[in-house]
Amino acid sequence: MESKYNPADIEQRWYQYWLDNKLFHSEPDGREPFTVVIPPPNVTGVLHMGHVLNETIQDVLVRRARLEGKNACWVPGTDHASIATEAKVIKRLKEQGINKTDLTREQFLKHAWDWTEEHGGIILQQLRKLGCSCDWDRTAFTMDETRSKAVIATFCDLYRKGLIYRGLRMVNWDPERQTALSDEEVIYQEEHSHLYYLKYEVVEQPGKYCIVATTRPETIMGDVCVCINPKEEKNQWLKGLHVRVPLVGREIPIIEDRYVEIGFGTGCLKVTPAHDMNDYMLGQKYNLTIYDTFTADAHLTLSGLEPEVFARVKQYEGMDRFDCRKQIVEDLKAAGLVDHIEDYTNKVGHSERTNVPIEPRLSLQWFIKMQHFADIALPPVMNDEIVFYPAKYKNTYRNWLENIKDWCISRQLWWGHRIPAYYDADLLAQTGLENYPNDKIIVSETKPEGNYVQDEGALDTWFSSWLWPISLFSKEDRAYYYPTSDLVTGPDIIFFWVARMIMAGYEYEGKMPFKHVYFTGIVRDKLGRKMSKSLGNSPDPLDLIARYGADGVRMGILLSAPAGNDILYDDALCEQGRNFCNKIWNCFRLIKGLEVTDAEPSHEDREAVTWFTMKLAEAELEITDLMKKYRLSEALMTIYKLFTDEFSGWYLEMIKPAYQQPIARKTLEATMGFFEQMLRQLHPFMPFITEELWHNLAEREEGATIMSEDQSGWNSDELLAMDKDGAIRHQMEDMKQVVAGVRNIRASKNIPPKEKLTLISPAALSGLVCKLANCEVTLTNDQAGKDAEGAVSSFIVGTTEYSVPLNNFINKDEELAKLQADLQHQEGFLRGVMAKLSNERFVQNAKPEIVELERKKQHDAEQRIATIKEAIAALSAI
RNA sequence: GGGCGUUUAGCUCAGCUGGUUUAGAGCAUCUGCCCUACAAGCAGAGGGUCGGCGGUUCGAAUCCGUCAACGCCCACCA
Repeated sequence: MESKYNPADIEQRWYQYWLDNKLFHSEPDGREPFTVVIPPPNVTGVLHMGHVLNETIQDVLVRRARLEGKNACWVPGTDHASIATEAKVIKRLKEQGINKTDLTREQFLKHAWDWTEEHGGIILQQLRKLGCSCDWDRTAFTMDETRSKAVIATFCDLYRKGLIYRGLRMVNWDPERQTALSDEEVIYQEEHSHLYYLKYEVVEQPGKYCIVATTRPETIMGDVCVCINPKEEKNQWLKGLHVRVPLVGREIPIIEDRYVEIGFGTGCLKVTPAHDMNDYMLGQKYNLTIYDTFTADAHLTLSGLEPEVFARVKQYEGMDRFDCRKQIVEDLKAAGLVDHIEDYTNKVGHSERTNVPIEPRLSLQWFIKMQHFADIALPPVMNDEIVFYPAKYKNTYRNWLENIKDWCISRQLWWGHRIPAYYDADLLAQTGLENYPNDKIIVSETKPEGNYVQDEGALDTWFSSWLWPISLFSKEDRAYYYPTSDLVTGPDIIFFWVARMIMAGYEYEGKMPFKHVYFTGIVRDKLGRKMSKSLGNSPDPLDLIARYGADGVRMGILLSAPAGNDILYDDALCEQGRNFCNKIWNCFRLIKGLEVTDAEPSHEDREAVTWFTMKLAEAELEITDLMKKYRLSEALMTIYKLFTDEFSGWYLEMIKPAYQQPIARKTLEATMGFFEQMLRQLHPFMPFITEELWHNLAEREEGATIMSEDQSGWNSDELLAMDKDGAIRHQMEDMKQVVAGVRNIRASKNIPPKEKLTLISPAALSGLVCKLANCEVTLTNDQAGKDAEGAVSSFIVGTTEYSVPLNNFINKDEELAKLQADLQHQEGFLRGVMAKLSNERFVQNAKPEIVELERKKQHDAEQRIATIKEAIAALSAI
């Protein structure tokens, strides 16, 4: 066996073995289920570090559940990602010289499906490289037949319940993709722009102007009034007057509404109901005319304006909104209608997908009434029926639900589930879509008989995702697997997805969709920057796996990933993971390479085995507790420390026979038992190396796996009870400190490890001390001990002094200085203790056991001080 | 503008309802070692007045107040 662990072929081999033996496949049975549904990655996506974090966590939870004897089922799948995928397809078509507008819906969908089939499997294949133990037989797609049926049925059902309606509303419009978006898909970004102060001439008082501040001068063609706050002193003179829109020439009234904030800008707000959410509300309130001056792709369209107005502004017809802004500002300046321009920073909504500025746009869309869903989804999270980790996201969740707005679910896209609403073709021809009577719309799973046309729109992707935990299972399976156990996802989709799954879960199953939600952090680079393609700071996970092994990468990403905290990724973490694999590998080599004898184990062996039994039991309890709290990185750290420090550093050195000597069979068996037990603890985190070594440790049956192994046989509580008062553990910890003391002296005096030292101790010590510290023990009362008095270097463990005679190695001054420093420290400590104990109020008020403890501290410190003083005296005497 | 969170060793973080030998871990650093499991390693060491100030208490990293810095979420000031 090589001294370096080489993961590549091992990973490949075991993954195939797991697949061949159907070890990830789950069917309902008598065991307790443990269900996880994957947050479906975009079907055309490729694996990035965020996935690595997310999927690793899920795999750890799933594999651990499997080891605990649960029936674990992790359902994988992909999301059709309506808008994102459509954008990609359009881009590719463009590269081939094809415009989307040249294609029919069917032709376009054909291209989209081709693309999906081409790229759809890639990310799922990549998950296998990471070791993800998904039930691949259950792989789903949000647009496959089963899921589509569920989506359409849900739409119809909600429509029948009156929870879905069609309406003409102001929506967030993405002019690039030319579709409506939900509020959640709008990202507000700070933008440095300008506040333009425009001069609106007062009709009744020619030559006098009302100054209006706006960030969007290109919308003035749609101005229908100027609004002031009735309470604003300085604008009182405008009441009841009219102003002329600059360049446009339209005469519009001054209206009054408290909505206008006193003190902002000039207190005069131009109102353009077609192009601003708030203006639209004012428009509704005062029944204002709506002049829609933008096309779907945000170019100016002015032919609908009054003929005389159109005549004045027709040169802007067809211009892009931002070009128009520049031009109109120039023209206004030239006409002397700009009072002044200020620099201004404001927040502009951008489309999450295309990143272009959103255009508020009046359009006919489908909505879900959300109040009902907020009502059913809030309580279970607030009262911890569904537990969030970390809990702080409960606040975020509540805040959103308490201010819920209706969800715009229609998209003007082709790639997605087509809205199952049908219009009578003849009637539609008469009325047009906008005026088509709502009560004549047929919403149905199937196309109605007759001459009907289907709604052109598709549904928001999240309208399918919110059914994910339900739609993945057949009705029978749902009885077993639902509710799922844990959901692992990023907090960025708490509204998009988590909240809505909870809504759908209660609406359709009457139960929570999952019991626990683990919110991961965002993976950043070590400088704290988000990983992004443009920065080039995002490593390719497959490349990392090639370099560090999947287990190494998994450990790397987990190590610094407490729930909810951002993780600052650094290759060094994967390196630590790889190194740990190597450590495990070499431990195995040592154990496997030992010669065996049937002789009985030595006393020291027994001590070591007993001690490590305790250590292991203790660690297992701790890991169980940490896992219950979803503190994965700490659980991993616990087993890591147990393995490297306690097992490799101490235990193996304790039981390791002298060179070319055999080991007692019983000791070896115990050791192999420990090793196997630790492999199992480690397996959820590092599945490959643990499976490999588990198979090498003993003969295993065909098809067997570390996962199928029965966990019983170890009862940590029982083991810990063997050492209830902790005597064994304390004794060994003291022993370790004695060894460390000797090693310390050795290191500081530069005494080579091979040189055997003498250790003077007041009491007999375990043979392990001699073995580990390479020394022989002499009792203080022995002649040798007395002879050496003074010329020693000493140290204290607990209250006991140990010393090592150094003869010619001794540097008196150095030793004295060391002792003096120690003395000072102890005296300082004692002072602190005494300060407490001499404080009457402390003695009176503190709990008795605390006072008792302080007394013990005092006693111990005094004893140590006495010991040190003796040593100083003895040393000074020579 | 509201809300939430964070601030502990060079870095990333533990430290639960205040008291457990005058604050812990991993990584990094420094020193010495290739001692036949492992240099992707071993042994040892150094490193923090727990963001500032004030308060409660016999006792504060831990509770309260306040200030500061950073981060996140939400919100219709043109």
